[in-house]
Formats: sequence, C-alpha cells, structure tokens
Amino acid sequence: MAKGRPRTFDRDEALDRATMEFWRHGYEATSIAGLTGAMGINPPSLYAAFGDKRRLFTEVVERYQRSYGAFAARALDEEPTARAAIERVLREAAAEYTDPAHPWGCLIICAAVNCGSPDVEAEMRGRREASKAVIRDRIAADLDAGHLPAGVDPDALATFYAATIQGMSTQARDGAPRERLEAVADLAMRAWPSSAARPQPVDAGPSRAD
Amino acid sequence: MAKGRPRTFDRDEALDRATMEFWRHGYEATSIAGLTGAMGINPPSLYAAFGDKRRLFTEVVERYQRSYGAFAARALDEEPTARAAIERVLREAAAEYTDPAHPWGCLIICAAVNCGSPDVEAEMRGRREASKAVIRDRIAADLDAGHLPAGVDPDALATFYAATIQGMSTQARDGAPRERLEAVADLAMRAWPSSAARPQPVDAGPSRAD
DNA sequence: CCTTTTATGTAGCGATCGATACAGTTAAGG
DNA sequence: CCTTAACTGTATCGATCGCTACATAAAAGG
Repeated sequence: MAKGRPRTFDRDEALDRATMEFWRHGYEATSIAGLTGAMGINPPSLYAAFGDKRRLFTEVVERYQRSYGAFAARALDEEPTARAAIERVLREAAAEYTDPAHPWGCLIICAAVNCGSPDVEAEMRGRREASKAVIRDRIAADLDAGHLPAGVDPDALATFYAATIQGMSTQARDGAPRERLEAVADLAMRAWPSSAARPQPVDAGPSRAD
Repeated sequence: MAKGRPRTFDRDEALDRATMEFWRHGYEATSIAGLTGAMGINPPSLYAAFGDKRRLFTEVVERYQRSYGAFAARALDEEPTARAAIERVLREAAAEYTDPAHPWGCLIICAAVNCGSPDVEAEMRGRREASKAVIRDRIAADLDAGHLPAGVDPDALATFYAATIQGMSTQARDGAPRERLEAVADLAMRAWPSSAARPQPVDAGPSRAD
C-alpha cells in the first residue's frame, strides 16, 4: 500500500514524548531541538510527520484531551447528578494532576499561559471555555430537572468549579500532594448550593482512603 | 553629587512599562526588544539601569508585590478575623484581577508558568508559597484564639483559598468579568468551616453593586 | 579649560530559534 | 531491474534571542 520508505519510529510514541515536553515546558518554551531530542528523531522527520510545531502542538492537545483529560467529560456524562459528577471530577483531578507518571497539573491550563502567539493562546482559552460550558450545562440540566434549588446561577457555579480546577492545577504544579488537593476538593464541594441547608461536620483534613 | 551624564528617562516609569510587558507576556515571552520598545530606551540603557533581563524581572516583581499585590497582605493584617480577611482578599482580587487599567490576572501567578529557566520558576513558586503561608498563619492564629472550631486544618484551608485565588487569576485572564469573580469569591466563602453550622440562603448569582 | 564619569545610540556579537535544501536510503509498483 | 515516492541524517538557512563593544554626548570635579 504505502509507497516510499516507511518511517523508522513509532508515531504514537513520538507523540507521547512530545506531549511530555509540551506538558512540562509549555508551547513556546519547548524548542524543536528539545522535541526532536525527546522524540529521538531529526527535524525533517518531525516536519514530515507532524507538519510544524504549531500543528504538532494541536495534535498533542487533542490527543491529551482524549486520554489524560477525558476524565472530566466522562464523569459529567456518567454520574446521575451534577453534584456527584463535579465531586468526581474534582477527586479525579486531584489524582490525575499529581500522578508521578507525568508532569503535574493540566496541559490545557498550563501550556499556553506565557505565549507570544495569540492564536495558540486563543485555542487553549477556547478549550477551557468549552470545558466550563460542559459543567454549566450539566448544572443547568439538574436545575431544570428540579435537582437544584431555584435561584441557583449555573454560570456562577460553573465558573467557581472551573476556577477550583485551575487552582488545583496550579497547586499541583507547585508541588501540592494528592491528599492536599483532595482536601481542596472537599472544601470546594461545601460551596454546593444544597449543602448550605444541612449542617456538615467541620473539616478535619482530607478523608483518608487507606 | 552624581558625576557623569544623567539618564534621560524616568526610571520608575520605565519600570512601569516593563511591568506591563512582563505582566502581559510572561518572563520568557518578553524580549529585550519588546522591553526597550515599551520603555522607550535602547538596550545599553536597560542594562546600565537594571543589570540584565533576569534582575529587571525580579525588580519588577518586587515592585509589583509592593503595589498591585499588596492588597492581600494588607487585608490579612488589618481585618479582625481570618474569615473577614480572606473574604476581603477574594473581593479585592476580583476587582484587581479585572482592572482594565492593566493586564488581567496576577503577575506572580501568571508570569513564569511556561518558563525555560528553573530558577525564575522557583523564585515565583517561592513567592506563591510565601503568600499561602501568610494565609495559613492567619488561619492558625484564629484557630489558636478559638475563633475557629477545633479540628480545622489551616494548611488545607489555606491551600483551598490559595487555589481559589489562582483560579480567579486564570478566569480573569480568560476574560471573566469582575462580577463573575465576585460570585466565585462568594461561593468560596461558603467553604469556611463555621459556615456549615448555620444555613445560608441559596446562591442567587453575584450580588449586584448598582 | 581639561579630566573623569556616566549615559546614549549604533551596530553587531555568538547562540539559538523554527524551519529546510539536499543527498542518500529504503520501500512499493511496474 | 527501474522508476517513483517517501523517510532519514547532515548541514544549514534567515530571523531573533539576550547581551555588549565602541564611539559619542553630557554632566561634575579639578
């Protein structure tokens, strides 16, 4: 089928290596030399297989969303209520953002903060806004179904939990361990509308899972 | 007194211009050409007055903490309780991070996320950790004074509010307006330990100021 | 005046940036 | 076998990076 000389490297593995580089250093601070070094290939192979740095980054980000970043959409889709869904998102984020198997924090949140290229910045901002919209819609659906008190503002609540997730990502980047992020998740869930109506035990640190 | 030729530009104003550049683009993405262009001077004047890019950035950051970033330490010092202090910090952050007079978000949080230089990253992380420690100490002081229920974990609570502030910074960067950040602040305050014991009215969106 | 000291503008340093030209290599189709 | 097409390694390209040498300009001290 394929005519010419076949490539001598595994495309998916090269993408994984590139993902780690972008995840660690961000879009701009990751150089072609750094990428080719990590991927074990030479520049012409990179450009032949992935187009250019910009397109490689987009492919990395889309791949990231389908793997590492899929837990949020999955929880929002599978859990029976918005509250359970968001609680699960926060708990899984605490685990995911501190996983020693890869760089800490979220690539979508971290990788294009200090970016000279406005369109890369805009693309990532668009993805963050899209994720926030999914949260908002899930809350709005529960509100329409009567699972939430009337008067709740889905936009405000979605912004709060989006901000919580982004703050957890920053904390993870700064070295906060999983248990501490889980404590953040617990505290954030106390802002949930219905929870104000029924008293809760005072926070006594993260719930131990062992 | 001063011997040689006096400089023809205002050092403080040049620092302000440099601050805006670093604030907008971050440490690495801000070039010497961009800095000198914004400051209205030539490279030799920059190096004579500020040392190099690294030292100029540190001076910018210290100046930032004494001006734009001083509201947090001020609130934590002036308010009678940790709760009032943190609530004020969040409210002032909502205003500060969305002020149209300067770039959105917090320079300490934003400016060295994608950074090839580990020591710049470490310096900024150190400043974030120091700010979090101030919050923790304020909470611990209230706990010791009996203003908070026993069992409260000052570290967990401080991490939560630090994450909230960092999330608000990211939301501001992404264009969230002040009122939405104030709604985030209101929701975050519902995680305050003592608030769980007394029911609160359900969130009905940001409190209108008009 | 003249010397000393500092700031300024021009012009360019070596290094690195993202991206390629080119020749050589390895496969499939005929 | 021969042509065609694709991939690979070397060796760059022009542009930009942070930074500075150098000559000139403008002040104070003598």
